[in-house]
Amino acid sequence: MAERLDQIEANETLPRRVVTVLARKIESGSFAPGSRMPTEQQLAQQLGVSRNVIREAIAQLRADGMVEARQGIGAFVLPPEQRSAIRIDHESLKTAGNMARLFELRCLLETEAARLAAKRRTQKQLGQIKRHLERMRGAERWEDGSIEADLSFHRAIAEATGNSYIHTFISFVCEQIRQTIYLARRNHPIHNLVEVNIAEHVAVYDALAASDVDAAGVAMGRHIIGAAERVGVLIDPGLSRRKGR
Amino acid sequence: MAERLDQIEANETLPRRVVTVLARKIESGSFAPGSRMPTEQQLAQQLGVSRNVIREAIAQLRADGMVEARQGIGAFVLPPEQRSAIRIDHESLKTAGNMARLFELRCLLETEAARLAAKRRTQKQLGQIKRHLERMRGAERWEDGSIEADLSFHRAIAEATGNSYIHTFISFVCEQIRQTIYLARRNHPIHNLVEVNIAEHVAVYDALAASDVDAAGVAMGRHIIGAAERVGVLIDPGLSRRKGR
DNA sequence: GCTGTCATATCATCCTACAACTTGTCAATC
DNA sequence: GATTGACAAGTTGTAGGATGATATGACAGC
Repeated sequence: MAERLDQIEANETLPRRVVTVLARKIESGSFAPGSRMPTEQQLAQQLGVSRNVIREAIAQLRADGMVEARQGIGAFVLPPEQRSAIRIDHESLKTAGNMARLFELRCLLETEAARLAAKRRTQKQLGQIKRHLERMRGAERWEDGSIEADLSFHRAIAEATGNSYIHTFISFVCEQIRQTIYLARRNHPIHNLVEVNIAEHVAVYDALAASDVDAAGVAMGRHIIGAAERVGVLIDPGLSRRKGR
Repeated sequence: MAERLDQIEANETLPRRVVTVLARKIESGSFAPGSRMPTEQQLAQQLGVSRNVIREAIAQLRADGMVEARQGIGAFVLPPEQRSAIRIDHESLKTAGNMARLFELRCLLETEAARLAAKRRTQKQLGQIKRHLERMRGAERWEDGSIEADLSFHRAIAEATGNSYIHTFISFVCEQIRQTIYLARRNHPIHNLVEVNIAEHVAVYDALAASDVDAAGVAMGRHIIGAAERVGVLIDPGLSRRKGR
């Protein structure tokens, strides 16, 4: 089997790179909340780019609630509590500690989502979940198709909660984890490092089919903890203490 | 007491308004995932603004993983699963159904966070939580200071989980709820519509002080359900079924 | 059929100019 | 002395033009 070549990606745009520089200064505290940032003209000179590039970058920071621009005065750094968006920095996820914490959040969210889904799912939604499960079964190896089926399985369960915010949050967290693992492995395209454990998925599905709220939560918790371990991350086993209920 | 005048806010910038228009088309499906959007020049003409404004708007959409611009070809709409950020549309929160769903997510997150905090909090963190509680007690009325103390109370608990992602998510959700309530009420500045219930906060604090994981979860769940009811929103009481544990 | 060249379209970046807003200063008026 | 209005300077917000960089398709040559 021929080794697959890495994708060569387009260069990151200048505004994007300016955002990275400025966001780092804001997150690190160099540009403190309440303080005024250098003017657009100054930033353009200091970073050696045109003012348009700076403006595009600042527009992005504004959209995230990181800065507030006031015409005639300048741009001011806002406190982190006023963020308009949640983002996850992929660089920070390269540490095992942060990956474990994100998995912990995922476990928390998906366990509760499975409980809600067990209670609220429709027959149609259950069928959808089952289709994704069958797609996973059909795949002989951990290939992109299986990854997609796994993600779809989780998203379908989140959708069965009937709460679009839960769906959005779970979808986002799963995707950030997937992208981080993908980026970490892109130089070593050995596809069996991340295995799908069908039995765990079946246990989740069976609990949903039986509308067994507790079993669904427990099965999903086990599955997420197992998934974390399979990528080398340990999360707090205390969360599986509920099996005694 | 003189009636407080409403703040007159700065006009929304043109790029921001363009983002709103384009995001609406994307979310509604008019611009379908995979499809190519009108060119920058076309959008500039159609919306009657300069191309710079369009570029700033598209830069924001790109940052959110909503579109992908390919030089020489155009900008393409990406599927929602590939979003780089979570945002909550305040307009959609004006329906009671969506507010209830967001409160449900908040309840889910904060209940579990309280359980984790009960287990992991340090003495210093407990002291911090207590200080916010005392600030709430000191306020005679539901004023901005109390709102801030309440939010800080919740954020301090989320911080005591030792998981920055949990803290980020809870902080964000609380802030979106606060802003929505604030916007809904800005034309009726009657400040006692949202009351703080000290007893509920004390119950949460006591459970944290006692490192009682279950009591912390139950107390926090009650508090969030109570808070939702106080703004006219009912969430699923099934979540309080855990008191039997 | 494959490769190389060219034309066309469109995004990416840069530049210039002016409008709009904010702040501070100073003079005039009460 | 306090208040108001005019003006200058600084900075963001918007518009428009130009050129570079990238992608695609058509066509000719081998």
